Amino acid sequence: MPRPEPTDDDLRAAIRGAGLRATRGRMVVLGTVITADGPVSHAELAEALGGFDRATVYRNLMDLADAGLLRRFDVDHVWRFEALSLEPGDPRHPHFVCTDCGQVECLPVMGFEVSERVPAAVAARQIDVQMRGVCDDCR
Amino acid sequence: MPRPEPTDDDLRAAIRGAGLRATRGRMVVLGTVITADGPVSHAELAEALGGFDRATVYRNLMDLADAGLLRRFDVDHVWRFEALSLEPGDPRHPHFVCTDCGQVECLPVMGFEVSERVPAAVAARQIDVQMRGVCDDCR
DNA sequence: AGCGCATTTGCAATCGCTTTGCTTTTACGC
DNA sequence: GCGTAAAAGCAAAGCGATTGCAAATGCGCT
Repeated sequence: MPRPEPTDDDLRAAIRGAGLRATRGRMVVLGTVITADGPVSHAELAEALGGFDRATVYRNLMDLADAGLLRRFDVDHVWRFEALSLEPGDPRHPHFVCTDCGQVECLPVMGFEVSERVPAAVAARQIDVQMRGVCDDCR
Repeated sequence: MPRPEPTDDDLRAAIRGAGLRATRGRMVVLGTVITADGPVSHAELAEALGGFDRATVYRNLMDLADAGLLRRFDVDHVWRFEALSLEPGDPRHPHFVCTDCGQVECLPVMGFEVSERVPAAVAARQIDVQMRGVCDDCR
């Protein structure tokens, strides 16, 4: 899931390609999310990027997510963000949430059998899947 | 999902069976959630139960959820609660949460394939699975 | 390269849901 | 009925999310 460090030109192109201004803050936010170990929260990112104001980090996360460069999802009342894969037909992978420590990690995409008694979104796999349990560190 | 009005004895037995004191507040909270049309939030419940302090409603919801009588869901940063079914069956079936209206529905247990790169809890199926998307009513 | 303007940032603050501290009240075992 | 631990009420605090406004800045155009 961690990816190679994108170049400044990569970041600038992606951001401007999404119709946004390629500001320093946005490039740093996007680059940090891309290279992160897993989904990052606003607070984690604001702390890691000491040189930017929290409100700026928040706005940049939201702008990038609205523009389609980041995926935003909700885990226990906290927004988390991760970079969208550049691969075509990016499948939404599940996430595992530790009920003890709150750690969130990405899981590989899993196939699952669908019966006919499920909502259409589930049948079409247009869903985000969260699995909750106790992680290996807390067991 | 809405259920017949439980009797006071039903409520008292359920609460005490879960190891809690069967206070008036808890019986009213549990009874209201059981008969609700769908998952209810703390704020909705506190408003509906005018005679109880908001903090008390909160604590009772949490106590009942911790005791296993209610299930708690996170929908758009708001906790929602619903009564657990008293029917025997696999308690660990997945749930589908609508990201628009917050409606939660039970899904049939699905088999899924597990690769070797997952936490032990996932491999052992000791997880709760939650799927999020737009329900059929909101599509 | 400079200008102008719309957009972004930093600072400060607010918002809404959640949670807690402390004293008084109460459920319930004996 | 008594005693005690748990629960309730009141007041307050906490936390993540979000916003207002003035200053700074990206970028198209000349």
